[in-house]
Amino acid sequence: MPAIGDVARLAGVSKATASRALSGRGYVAEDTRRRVQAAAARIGYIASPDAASLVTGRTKNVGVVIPFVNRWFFGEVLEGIERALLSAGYDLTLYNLAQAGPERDRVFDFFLARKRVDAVMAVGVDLTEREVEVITRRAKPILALGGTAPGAPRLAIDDRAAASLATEHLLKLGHTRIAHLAGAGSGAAARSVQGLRRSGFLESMDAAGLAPAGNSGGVVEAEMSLPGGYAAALQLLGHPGDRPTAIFAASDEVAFGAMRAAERLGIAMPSQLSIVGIDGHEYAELFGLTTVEQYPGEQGRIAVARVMRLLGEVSDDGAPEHDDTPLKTRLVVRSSTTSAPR
Amino acid sequence: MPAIGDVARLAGVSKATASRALSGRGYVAEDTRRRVQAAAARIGYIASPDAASLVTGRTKNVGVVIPFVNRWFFGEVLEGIERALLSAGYDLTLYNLAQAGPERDRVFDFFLARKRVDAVMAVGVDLTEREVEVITRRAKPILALGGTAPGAPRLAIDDRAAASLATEHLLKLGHTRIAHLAGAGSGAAARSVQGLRRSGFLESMDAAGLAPAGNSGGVVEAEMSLPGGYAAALQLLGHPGDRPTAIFAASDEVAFGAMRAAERLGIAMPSQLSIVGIDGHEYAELFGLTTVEQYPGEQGRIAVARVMRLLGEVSDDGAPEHDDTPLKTRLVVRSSTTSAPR
DNA sequence: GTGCAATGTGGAACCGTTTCCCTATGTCAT
DNA sequence: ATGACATAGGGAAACGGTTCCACATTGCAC
Repeated sequence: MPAIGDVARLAGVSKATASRALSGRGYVAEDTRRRVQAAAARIGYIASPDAASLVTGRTKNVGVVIPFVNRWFFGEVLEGIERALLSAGYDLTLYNLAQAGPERDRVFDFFLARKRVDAVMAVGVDLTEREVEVITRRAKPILALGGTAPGAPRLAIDDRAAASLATEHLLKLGHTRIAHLAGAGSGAAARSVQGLRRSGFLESMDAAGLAPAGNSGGVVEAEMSLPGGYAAALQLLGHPGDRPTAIFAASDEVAFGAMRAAERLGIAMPSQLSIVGIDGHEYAELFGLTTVEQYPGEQGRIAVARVMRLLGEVSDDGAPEHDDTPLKTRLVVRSSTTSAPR
Repeated sequence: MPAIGDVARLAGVSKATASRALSGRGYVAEDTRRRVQAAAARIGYIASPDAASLVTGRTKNVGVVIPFVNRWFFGEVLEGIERALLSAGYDLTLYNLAQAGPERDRVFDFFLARKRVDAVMAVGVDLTEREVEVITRRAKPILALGGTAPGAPRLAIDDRAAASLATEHLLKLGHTRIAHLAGAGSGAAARSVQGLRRSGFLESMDAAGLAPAGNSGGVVEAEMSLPGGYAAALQLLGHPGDRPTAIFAASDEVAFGAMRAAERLGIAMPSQLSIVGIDGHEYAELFGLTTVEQYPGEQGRIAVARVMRLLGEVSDDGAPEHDDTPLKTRLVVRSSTTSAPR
């Protein structure tokens, strides 16, 4: 494998000059630069990033911690991040970690804290204070996209507002018997995404002077997946007596599961049951699902841009350092919701 | 940041001994080893992988090239690979690359060929000879999981056999008017996954003395996704006249799309239309889809084990160097298929 | 007692870059 | 003429590990 010394010799310059010529830093005569570049190309020289990292301390690599890759939202975010990172010349090291615990501690202590990454992005993860601290103590930026992150910059939609938007859509249609399929799991904590969506729902109901309706008190916890929504909806809709006329599902995948359950139970949609979700899932249009769209791919790109700023990769002339504007959402009405039956 | 020299000084030994004590290579008195480890722990020493890579030439990192992360199969594989790699102490660098082209060339030349990864895994990618050569020339293992890879070790199910299995299931049920929703895209080449499934179908039909049935010659190309299957199925089932009684879909997601299309067209399932897919998708059970299961998560783990062998990480005592046994598949019959209507 | 292998440790070279510091030249304002 | 400054390039010292080689000690077979 040719090293920079070989290039230098071939071009008749010193290693120092060769390095400057190839990296574009410092003064090099245009003529010399061309000679060096030609030499490098001729012998197929490829710089060793390890050697460079060793001295510069920067790796051109960011670590992404994500609990799932196979849920639509997370997959989209990941794709968005990957693309943006790649075009910024960065590599992406993936850590697929679900629950906090010894496994995650190991990753933070032995992988992320090592000098392999310049920054950490946590997607939909509820970070502990210790985790944030492990990274920041190493003077590395850490950015959360969704989830929670005590003491770290965070990018997210306004989950509470999104839930209210969905709920108020149902209220405007005249529904009074509305249930919520809430996200279960570690994220059941109040400040988590699932918790915020739940409180948005409850607030809007409260403001309308209504209580959640249906079996199990009108709020049933569902794993944030299609089968999770299916199971929860079966439970919610099981008793024909006090059946709600509308459901606000914590995610589109949960909503799809609920639609499937309604179909199985022979409940006509949307005439007997309206359903609204959150996400803007790829399949929402095909299944006619009314939803509060968010744009995970774009969120990934925005998050990367923010990290690049934190890394000083872009001149942040005048860009507000602390931009806490929530990410974009939009209600899209389709055929899964209609006026309340009378 | 403490370096190994600091540890050595604190433990009263040389850098050489400290290195040996921490890595476990070479002779170190048990007593000394403990002293060094205690010193390292005390000052929170973390070894720099870059420095180590520089001299050893190994990075403990493998690159994974994958065209999608948001299709079920690929997401599962990725999760399986990630888990296995992590527990082998390796990092995973993700390259989400769809079509061959300049973008992919750039990644192979400027990222993968660089010394950042010890090996490359290509999942469901049709690699060019040049791409394989770029990696192998650097004396790095490259392993394909699915897709095609001229001159590289490859792990895959027997796609042709899986397609035959699905088709023969329909034939045994007495269907004679059978159509195929074939995978479209770059993978339409004969040796690709989609191509192999198509020929498996055609062979079985041929062996039964039947021709594909339905609109558009009984074989319609579909993008390998739910909306893709939906669109293709609408086209296939559009003309009530020569409608097939059964469909073999190239993947479960395509099958789901077809089911949705049938529903939209008011075609009763399975009485008027049977559908079988390939994959063993997470949702198959819920939707009652008959399918030829494969096990992508496990495939990922197997692929990692293979790569570890190629990297000499495990003693491959007696293990067959060239194991070309296809990966496991299994037909699972559910409610989406039934006897042909008469 | 000698020879040899196994064990234990340190010094120093090395991996492949970047960057600091120093020197040299040309240009331009004073 | 004299600085000041921008441009250009070289030598050498990092960066933080691993490993080669040399040397010392010990145990054991002969």
